[in-house]
Amino acid sequence: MSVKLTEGAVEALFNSSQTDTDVVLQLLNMRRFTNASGLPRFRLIMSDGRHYWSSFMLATQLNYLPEENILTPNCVCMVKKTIGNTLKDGRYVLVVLEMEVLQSAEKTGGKIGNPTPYNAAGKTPQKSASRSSVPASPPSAAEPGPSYKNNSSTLSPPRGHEKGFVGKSPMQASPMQASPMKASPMQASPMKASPMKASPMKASPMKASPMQASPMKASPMKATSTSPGSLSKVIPLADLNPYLSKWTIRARVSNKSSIRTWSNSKGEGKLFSFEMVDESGEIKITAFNNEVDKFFSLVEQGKVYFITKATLKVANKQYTTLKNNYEMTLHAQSSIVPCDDSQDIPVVRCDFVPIAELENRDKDAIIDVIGVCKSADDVSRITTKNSREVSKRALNLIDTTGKVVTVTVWGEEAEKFDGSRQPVVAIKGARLSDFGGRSLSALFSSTVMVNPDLPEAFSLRAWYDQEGYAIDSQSLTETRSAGSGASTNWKTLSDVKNEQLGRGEKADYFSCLATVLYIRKENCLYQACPTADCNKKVIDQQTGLYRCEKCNREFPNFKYRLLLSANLADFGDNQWVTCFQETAEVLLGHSAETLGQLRDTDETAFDEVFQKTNFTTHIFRNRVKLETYNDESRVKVTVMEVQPLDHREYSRRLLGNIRKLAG
DNA sequence: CCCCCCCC
Repeated sequence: MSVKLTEGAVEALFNSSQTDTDVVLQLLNMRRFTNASGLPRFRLIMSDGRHYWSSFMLATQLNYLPEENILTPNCVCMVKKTIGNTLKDGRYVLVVLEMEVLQSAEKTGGKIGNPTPYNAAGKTPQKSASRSSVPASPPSAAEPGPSYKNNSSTLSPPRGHEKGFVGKSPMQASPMQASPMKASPMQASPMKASPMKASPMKASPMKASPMQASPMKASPMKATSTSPGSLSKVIPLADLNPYLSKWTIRARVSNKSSIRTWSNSKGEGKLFSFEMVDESGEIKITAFNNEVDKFFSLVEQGKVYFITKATLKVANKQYTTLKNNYEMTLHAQSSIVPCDDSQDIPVVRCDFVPIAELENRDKDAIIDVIGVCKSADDVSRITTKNSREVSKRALNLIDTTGKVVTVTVWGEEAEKFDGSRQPVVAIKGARLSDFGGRSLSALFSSTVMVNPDLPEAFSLRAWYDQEGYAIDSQSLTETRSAGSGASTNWKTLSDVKNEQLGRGEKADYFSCLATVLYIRKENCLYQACPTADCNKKVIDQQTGLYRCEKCNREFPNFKYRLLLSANLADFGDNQWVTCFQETAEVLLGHSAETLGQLRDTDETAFDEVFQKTNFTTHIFRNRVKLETYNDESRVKVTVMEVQPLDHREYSRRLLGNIRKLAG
């Protein structure tokens, strides 16, 4: 007999935290059972010649060994890798992750030695000294069936034994462990859906060393690592597909949305989504309704989780910005378990496009960009076409190509941004626009990172501080008119006609000083769908209900909306313009709701509002565009903003523009 | 099952 069992290996395995074992054991017996998910599992009784122990479980990826009769009782095996795991009911098992049959059962001929049962009771398996602990109820799908209950008395684990995922941490071997979690997005502002990932990056070029710890540099994930409890194989995100029957992923949340509601003809509900990243790739995961309640607070930006049992479907490339053909939807059986041992999982996956290269990319492309924020506009509030108010701020980013691009960030990111110290800004998933030539805009799904802990950021910092700050850069984004992009395109009403504004491919914008001559009262108010963001006119069913065709629903209420037609005049000309809700409310000085009530209850007071508005003078910022209906074209002017004629403010604006012109 | 992604 050429093989020799590793005597004492059973006890050693039980007490060691090593996962790479390379011990020679004999399989005494084996039992097949079916777990809760209906998948076959094999439980093994293994002997080292001195002791045998019956709580070895074969990892599913090795099921072919018994299924193809390679692994049969009495054969001798090299057990190369194991992992300790505590089942839901408290029993401790060793999962065999890698093994090789050294000698067949026939050749071995029978049981080797006279092994006695190994009594694990009262002993503490050292495998629990793991860096990844998981909660008491891991996503177990693979606890053994009742057929093993008879064994459990000898296997009852010691009290206080923590469930452990004993994995090799590749970072452990790395000398460049410079606390990568310092720059973790989640520590910057955990409350935000798409946080500014600030890290304390000082402007020292010395930090630009390529040896700087980067989570991206972590060595590849061990494909054989096993998730807690479920014992299903950890699959790299890039390898996930809908045809895998069972899988676990282990990945970091790189972006998390807030909770959003929807209401349309198919129904209504709420959802949130998040993006996860591992060494291999990334994926988007969405939770609806019940799963929102269940998982929203558990899933934290920057943290690592095991996830099992979710639906994989083909990603709609129209909407996704991630590099994965699939996306995931959580369902009632899905489980998400935090993983504490997470240093080997990257923080974010970026494929930065050099700024100069943006000139050659298509409009609407979703790209990742990184640059030093050379300058930034002040934050400002704008009202969208959909009558939402939002903050915005334009940042001018430069990289080593010497080109500058303007990128607009929104909402809280715009408000909180501090560009005073020329931070490095990286944006994952920005949309390329052709506005002003080439410019970028952050999306809801974008990740904006300020001074991220990425090697690209460190080298950019060094480049900018040493030479970049002084170079004669060129911007891909034309700033309108001479001077700054914020300057106002002042026109008189006759200029608008003489210069044929709005007749180009895109709309033109201009500001004018004008006086209201007349406002049409008729049809200035309509009854609109009460759903937020749906401003569709409702049909009065005369039953006390109002029907919205867009939402395909009836409501007991409606909201009033304004749509004003006004005639404006300046010293040389006049012009009919349209004011929607917000601009109309500013112009009339009352809310649509108030005006609606007034019209229904006090017509004289209603008329008075309009009388008072006539002959008032304001600064109007307008959009002008040629529109064609049934072969008939006319220039349509829409008021975007009504500013009161405050001479102080007016002077201040002019002065500001002059100063900017002067540099 | 969402898919809004804004402004000039």
